Amino acid sequence: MPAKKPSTPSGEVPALDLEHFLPYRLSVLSNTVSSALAGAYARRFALTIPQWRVIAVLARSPGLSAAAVAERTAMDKVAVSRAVSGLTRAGRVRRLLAANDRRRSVLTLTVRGQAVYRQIVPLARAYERRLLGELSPSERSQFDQLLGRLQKRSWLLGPAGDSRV
Amino acid sequence: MPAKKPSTPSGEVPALDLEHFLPYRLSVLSNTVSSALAGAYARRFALTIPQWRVIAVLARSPGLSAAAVAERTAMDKVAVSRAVSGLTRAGRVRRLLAANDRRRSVLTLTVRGQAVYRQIVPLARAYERRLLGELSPSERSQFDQLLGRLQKRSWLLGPAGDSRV
DNA sequence: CCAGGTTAGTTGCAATTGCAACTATAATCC
DNA sequence: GGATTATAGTTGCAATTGCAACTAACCTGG
Repeated sequence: MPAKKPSTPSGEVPALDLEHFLPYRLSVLSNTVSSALAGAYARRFALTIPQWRVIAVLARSPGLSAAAVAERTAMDKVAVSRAVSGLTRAGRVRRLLAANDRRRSVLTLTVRGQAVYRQIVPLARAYERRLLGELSPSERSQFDQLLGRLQKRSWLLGPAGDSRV
Repeated sequence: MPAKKPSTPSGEVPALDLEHFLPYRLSVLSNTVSSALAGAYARRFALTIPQWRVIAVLARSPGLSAAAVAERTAMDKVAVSRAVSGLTRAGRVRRLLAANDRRRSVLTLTVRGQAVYRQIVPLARAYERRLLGELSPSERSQFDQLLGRLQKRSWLLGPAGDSRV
């Protein structure tokens, strides 16, 4: 009599190879890419990745609060707080208090912060371009789109194995 | 007379938005997915991600050395060493010394280690399946293939901004 | 107008990680 | 075959991170 599922006779679970496991592959690629960039930022600008993210956001949206920056960078508020204090010490970010709500800070890049941004953007773009040079234009937009959908889905899923209410 | 490049008159660099920057997007997705899984492994099995990786590799390839495990998991040897020592303490991995080279260890899962593997695999697969449920079968294989190519390329590239010899 | 609750941001502490130095074993090459 | 170099793995220390507790400011209802 046949088993219900194609598992082996001894009840073994089908093998799982890390090389084909999506979470693993994402993690490896993301680490490779991030450390390549982190190395470059650190060597040339004494900048960490969290700091670079803060700068990138403030360059586009000056005057945000720390909480708003956290939201846009997907960092937690502690990471933002520390990144900002480092950047402030380095004279790259200016922090004021909001006139109407003195808990909230108003963050902007200083001239030096802007200069760092202008220097890094071409580097960051060049790296991205070399990486994406692997793909044809249509593959790129395909990849981009799929990545976005997976991101959205991963947000909805929450913790693994929680068949959530 | 037109400028050579479409940069703004004041020499500004074209804006870079984090949301469209591939390294950032990879990092966010990878973090979301990894912490969902890490939470589940920790809660249910008191297992870290490095430990899970070691188990996954040893389940498929018993008898590897620590260095070989490091290679296959893309972890560094220190991380493997610590993961293995945790697993050994927990009675999930057995470490022997190779007869012909007493520097090298020979790692295998104990029965308990195998049991953990058999319990986790379905969980891991279920999560992956729910995540990939977002994509059609052909999109999945497309994504998989593109991911692989980007991984290979990222290895070749090395540190950003190093126009390497 | 003040008591209780909420929000913004910081700080302290514990756990994780990464790198370099170290130990022990093996291989190489005069 | 003994000194030199290389490899496997561990350990110690410093830097990073994450979480919880904390401070300060604001808001709301009675």
